[in-house]
Amino acid sequence: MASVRWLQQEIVMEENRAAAMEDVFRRSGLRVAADVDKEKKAADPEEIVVKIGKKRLHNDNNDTIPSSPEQKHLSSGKQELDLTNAEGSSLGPDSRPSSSSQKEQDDQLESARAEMGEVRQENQRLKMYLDRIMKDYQTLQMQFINIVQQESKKSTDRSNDREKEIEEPELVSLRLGRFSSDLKKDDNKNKASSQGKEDEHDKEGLSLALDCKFEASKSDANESLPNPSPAHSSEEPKDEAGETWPPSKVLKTMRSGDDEILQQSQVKKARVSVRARCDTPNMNDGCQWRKYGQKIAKGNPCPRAYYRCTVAPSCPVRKQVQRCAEDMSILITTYEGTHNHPLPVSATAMASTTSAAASMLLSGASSSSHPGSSAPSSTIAGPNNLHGPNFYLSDNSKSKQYYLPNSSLSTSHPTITLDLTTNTPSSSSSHFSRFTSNFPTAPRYSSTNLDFCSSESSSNLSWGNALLNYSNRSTQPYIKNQIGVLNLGRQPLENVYHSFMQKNNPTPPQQSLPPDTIAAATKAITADPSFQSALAVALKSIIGTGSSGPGGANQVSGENFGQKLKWGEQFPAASSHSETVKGSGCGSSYLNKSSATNSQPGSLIFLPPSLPFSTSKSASASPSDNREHTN
DNA sequence: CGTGTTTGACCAGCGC
DNA sequence: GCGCTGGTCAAACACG
Repeated sequence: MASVRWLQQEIVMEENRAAAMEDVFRRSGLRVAADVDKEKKAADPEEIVVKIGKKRLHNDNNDTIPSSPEQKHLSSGKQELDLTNAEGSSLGPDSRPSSSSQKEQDDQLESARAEMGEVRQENQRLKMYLDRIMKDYQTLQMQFINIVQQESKKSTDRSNDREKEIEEPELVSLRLGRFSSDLKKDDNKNKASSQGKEDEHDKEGLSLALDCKFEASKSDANESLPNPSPAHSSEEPKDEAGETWPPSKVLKTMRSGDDEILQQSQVKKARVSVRARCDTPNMNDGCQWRKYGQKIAKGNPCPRAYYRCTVAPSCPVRKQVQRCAEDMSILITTYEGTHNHPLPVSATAMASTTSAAASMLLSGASSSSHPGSSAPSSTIAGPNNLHGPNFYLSDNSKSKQYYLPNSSLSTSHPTITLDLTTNTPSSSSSHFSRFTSNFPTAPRYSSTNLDFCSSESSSNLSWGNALLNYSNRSTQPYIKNQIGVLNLGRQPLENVYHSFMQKNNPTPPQQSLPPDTIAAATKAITADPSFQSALAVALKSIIGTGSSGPGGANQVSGENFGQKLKWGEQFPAASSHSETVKGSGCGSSYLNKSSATNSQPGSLIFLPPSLPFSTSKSASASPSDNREHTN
């Protein structure tokens, strides 16, 4: 989270400032309180020695620096004045020179006293400044701790509430890109223990990363976000171990047998697939990609291109780009991995959005860990008109209408699909038929179709609601993993549910959702006191990750977030010069799909190029450029 | 010449 | 074990 990250930076800055101050004190010969404490000079910790003269005659302390002729060693306790000159006569504290120039010495004494007073005042001033810095540091530290604790508490509360309601042994968390390495995908044995670990990790900070880091390092809370990057979010460059998609070879060469690694590899395989209408060969997501392979996948005549992120040499993020077999105008981009490097502003949009989606997916995966269940798959259908916060938990058993590259993938790749293609007129009914299953075998999961499509509602927080809805599933145990509809829009929930149930008669009994459950879910959603907080967390997770500095494109507040979406509505047909998705730290990034070549102008929401998050990327990808040189 | 793409080969996982 | 498929590698090639 950006706030946490900011606090961390502030703390580091304060530390640096304090260290610098101390260093200044030391160099100037002034002894700071810290030094006094360290050296345990309790006997006379504030001794003051004022040396005026070229030669130091009274060496009371090793800390004094003899080289400086005007060195002042200040203290408030015993005061010694060394007023000797170059002759080098040593004078005791009480000694008085018996020279004839008594008056001159008196003058020197007076001046020395005056200077001593000034230095003392300066010392006091510096001490106060140091104290203030230390207080600021402590305050920031406390704020940081509080924020982290609040985040962890929210997550814990949700999990606890859910556990009270059901006995379903699973973990649910709203972690945004940060997943405990201890989190076992389908292991329901270690619920309690994992819960505790999860809390620990939550305290470490949140990040918007596409998926987990290998090691949940306790010390540094990484940003995300950004990251968004996927994540991009401004995913902070973490350790190389944070590689999220190591090749199978690498995985094998890695310390095999390590349970934790295996678990991590499971989690790391989360993917975010983005379906968007794009006539250009590639979508510009702000990152730099290098193509390393191309394959003809089964079931799709269009070749699948493999790209890896080249922003950082060690970046594990990869993506697959493939045209939809049924609709060539639909470009399916699948992201995997977490950027381990700072992302450009234009890239944080996709990163943060995909990371949020991945977080949703992974949180859902952890929350629905039925024994023997396969990897989850979710679809977020983003309509051309993002007016409707309607979210559908659809049945994955439905036949797929579109080809998805992941449909034949291993179930170890939980995939969430962001469907940003054109919505069919009967949106609510088409959602279910459009859903694509990732469970060729025994899907005990019911995949989630978070559908932004709506023909009537006009919410501006579709994406946020989507995340919220998904997140809220953690508090709605009866809904998650079950077929049903969560409609946060205008459509009555029950109606959608019944409509869906009629369309999904062959639904397995275990996935059926009783109507009373729907009502309870609706009531719980509206009455849940954590609802707002969950919304705030979700929005913050999306918005706050793309920290791009002052005026950054992604450092927006929730209001801005809403306003951005409003802008998107206000410029539904604004023709953008770029051909691909433009970066946005919030969920609007995918709404910001532009296309001068888009044959369906009404299918997407266009944002004016002047939008702060609509960075016009020019580094690559001309519309006719086949290279995936997207920046 | 450096960078990125192309493309065939190779490997691993999975199902039969 | 074999075949299929997804995913990756790396040499060859193209481009600026």
